[in-house]
Amino acid sequence: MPEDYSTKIVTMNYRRSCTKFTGEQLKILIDTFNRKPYPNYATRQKLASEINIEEPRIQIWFQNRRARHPFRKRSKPEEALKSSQDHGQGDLEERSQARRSRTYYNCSQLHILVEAFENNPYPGIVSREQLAEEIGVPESRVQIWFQNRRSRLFSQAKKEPDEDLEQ
DNA sequence: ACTAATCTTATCAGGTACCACCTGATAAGCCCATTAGT
Repeated sequence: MPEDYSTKIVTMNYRRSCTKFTGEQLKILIDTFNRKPYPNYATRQKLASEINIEEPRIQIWFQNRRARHPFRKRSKPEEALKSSQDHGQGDLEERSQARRSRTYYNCSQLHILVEAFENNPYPGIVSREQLAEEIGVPESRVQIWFQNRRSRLFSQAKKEPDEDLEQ
């Protein structure tokens, strides 16, 4: 049936293939999670090189873990977040790299991104990798760029009806 | 079935330019988001 066939093709260059963690990697991840459910960028990078997994995969892993393992509970999430982030005694580098540093796109990079977005606002993994290589930016940043762009396009579309009335 | 990947929405934060706006990065999702690979 053509349905399955086309679905498969779309799927195949749609999603990145699932990362399979080894038991040893999982052990380290879980151990870190239990101490710090909200690792900052420096911590995630350290983990990444320690277990030889790309940092974006680690970020996703923590997001999924927080969603499914309510590492709970007592204090509100805000407090857990606070205590795990700025409470990082020691680690100087963690302070300097609390978040990934902002990515700056130049005009030609933006032009390429915008053009691709107009072609397809939901690029699959293959397209994102190609774009990333073309403009010299990690694929994870391209993905974030598309997410933010879609999001702002949606919220703008919601506001427009009001503004039409204003004129 | 389990869980990595993805999506939308809301918010934080750093820069620019002048205090508000733009936009990249992060977090949550509630009868605990949805989708899909293994």
